[in-house]
This record gives sequence, C-alpha cells and structure tokens, in this order.
Amino acid sequence: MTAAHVHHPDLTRNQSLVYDVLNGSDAPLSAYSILDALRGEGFRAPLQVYRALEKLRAYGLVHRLESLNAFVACSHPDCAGHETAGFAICEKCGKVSEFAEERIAAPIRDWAKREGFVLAGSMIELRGLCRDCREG
Amino acid sequence: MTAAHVHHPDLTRNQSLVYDVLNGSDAPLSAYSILDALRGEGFRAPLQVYRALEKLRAYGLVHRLESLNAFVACSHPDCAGHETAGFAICEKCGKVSEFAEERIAAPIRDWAKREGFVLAGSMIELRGLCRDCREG
DNA sequence: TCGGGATGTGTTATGACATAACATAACGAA
DNA sequence: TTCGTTATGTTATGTCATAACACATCCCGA
Ligand SMILES: [Zn+2]
Ligand SMILES: [Zn+2]
Ligand SMILES: [Zn+2]
Ligand SMILES: [Zn+2]
Repeated sequence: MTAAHVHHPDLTRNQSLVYDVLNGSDAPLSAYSILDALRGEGFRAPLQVYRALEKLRAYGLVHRLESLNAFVACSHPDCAGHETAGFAICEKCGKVSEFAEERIAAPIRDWAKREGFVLAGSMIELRGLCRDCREG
Repeated sequence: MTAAHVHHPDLTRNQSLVYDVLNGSDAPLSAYSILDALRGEGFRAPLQVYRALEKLRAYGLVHRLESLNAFVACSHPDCAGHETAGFAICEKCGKVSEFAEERIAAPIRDWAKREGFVLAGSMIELRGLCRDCREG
C-alpha cells in the first residue's frame, strides 16, 4: 500500500487493505479470496475481511453482488449518492459493469409508490455476455 | 400429497413435494428449511431438495431470491413467460411480492442494447416495508 | 489526568448454504 | 431387450458468514 493513495478520510489499515485488493481486481472477489490475498499482510480470519467490507459498504466504496456472493469496488467517483445501482455480470469473462440509470431507477420507485411499499434499498443484477465476449 | 392436485405435467414425486412446501408457505424458504419440512416424507439430504429446486426453477415454477438465499413459488399462473421478474421483500414480516412490470423491464433491455450486453437474465430484489407493515 | 464509552482488532468455534463424486434405480425409445 | 437419459440416494466436502469473547486504541468530557 502506498501511503500517497488515500481512498477515504477515515479508512483504517484493514479497511484500506481490503479496498485496495478489490480496487485492483478486474472481477468480483469473494471474502475468502480477499483473505487469501491479504495473508501476507497478516490477515488470518474471515472476520477481519467481513468487518472491513461492512464498513466499506456503509461508506459506499464497495458493493456486494448477491448473486455471486462476491464484492466489487464502486466504479463511481463518489458512490454514496446513487441509491439504485445496477450491475451487469458477464458470464464468460466475469467482468462487472456498474450502472446508475435514472431511467431504470425511476420506474422502480414508481412501482413502490403505487404499491405502498416503502423502498429501503434495491438490488439489480443482470447476467449475460459483455460486448467484448459476445463476439469471441 | 393429494394425487388430485397436479402442478405440472412432468413433476416427479420429489419435485412435487418441494413445490407443495413452497407453495404453501407465505414467506420464502431456505433449502434446508424445505428439507426439514420433508423429512417425514423420507427426505434425508440437501441434494434431494436442491435437485428438485433446480428443475422447478427451469420449469418457471420457482424463483430463487439471491439476497436471501431462499426460494419462493412463482405467483403467476404461467411464469415461464416473464423474463424480468422482480421481488419486493418486506424486512418486517418477510412476505414477498412478485411483479413483472414492462415499465421496469423495458429500460433494462434498452440499457443492455445500448451497451452491447447480451442479456440472459435479470434479478431485481427490493427491500423495504410492505403496505401492511409500514403502518404498524 | 483520569476515566469510560465507542470503535477497531484478533482468535476460536460454529452455523448456514451449496456441490462433488459415486452408486443405484426408473424410464422410454430404438 | 438394450441402451441412453433422467431421477434418486448417500457420504463427504467445499464455500460463505457470524457468534462469542478478549484485548487494544482512540477521543472526549469530568
Ligand atoms: Zn457504486
Ligand atoms: Zn465478458
Ligand atoms: Zn414468477
Ligand atoms: Zn410486511
């Protein structure tokens, strides 16, 4: 970890290490993969990873992909804003594209309003082939 | 199991038992909960449940809720049609409402088309409070 | 400066979810 | 009948996540 690259005002050492691993990966990582990547830094137990992930998610720096049981760094400059992010997961190469489209979020909010459902959060995950892979 | 109540042309005994348990529940069930519910019918191992669930999902009779690691019976008469179903999960009472809104599905297809992403499936899960619970 | 709560950390053990691998049985078409 | 396909049973293992407890650190107010 280079001290010059600070990701968030209040990241602890463990949080920063976990974030760096995720940010340096071009595919989602499971908590145990992160653990293995950080054994050299002294990590020994899953909870060290899960606790850091919990904070990073609260800060909006990391997202969990429910359909993969895996985690990704947010691809937006300041993620805390976008409530209704979505993810397109390529089933061939494993890469994930994060999007935050008002055209998708708005009709979901509308549906919730019509149904009287108090929306607290949403999960949108698409499966398929990314542009690079569909041709190959 | 009453032989009079047939759910699908080709359901085997195990598949039918699993479906009945899910269909009779008003909240999602984990595979292990289903297993426990069917021990009286001779079920002894998780694979008996998972294999039935796999087929039922392929038939469109059952959905998996990724954010809960749980399963629900499809609430639509003939589910096989709706590609982009969504689920609203109440965090208080646990009930799930399934919806299939073209107004939500269409902008997702549009996004995929613009991005060159070949859409194979989508998962939409909303968290919050259902109408009944938000007042209580 | 001395608490004392809040937060972060380390460690062990356990719980919850899902599948691999192999053997056997049932079924239907050639 | 014979053979491929599908379903099933069983044991063991793999993967993901948290409970419970102890200790350290930090900050702030008495
Ligand atoms: Zn984000
Ligand atoms: Zn790809
Ligand atoms: Zn359905
Ligand atoms: Zn409710």
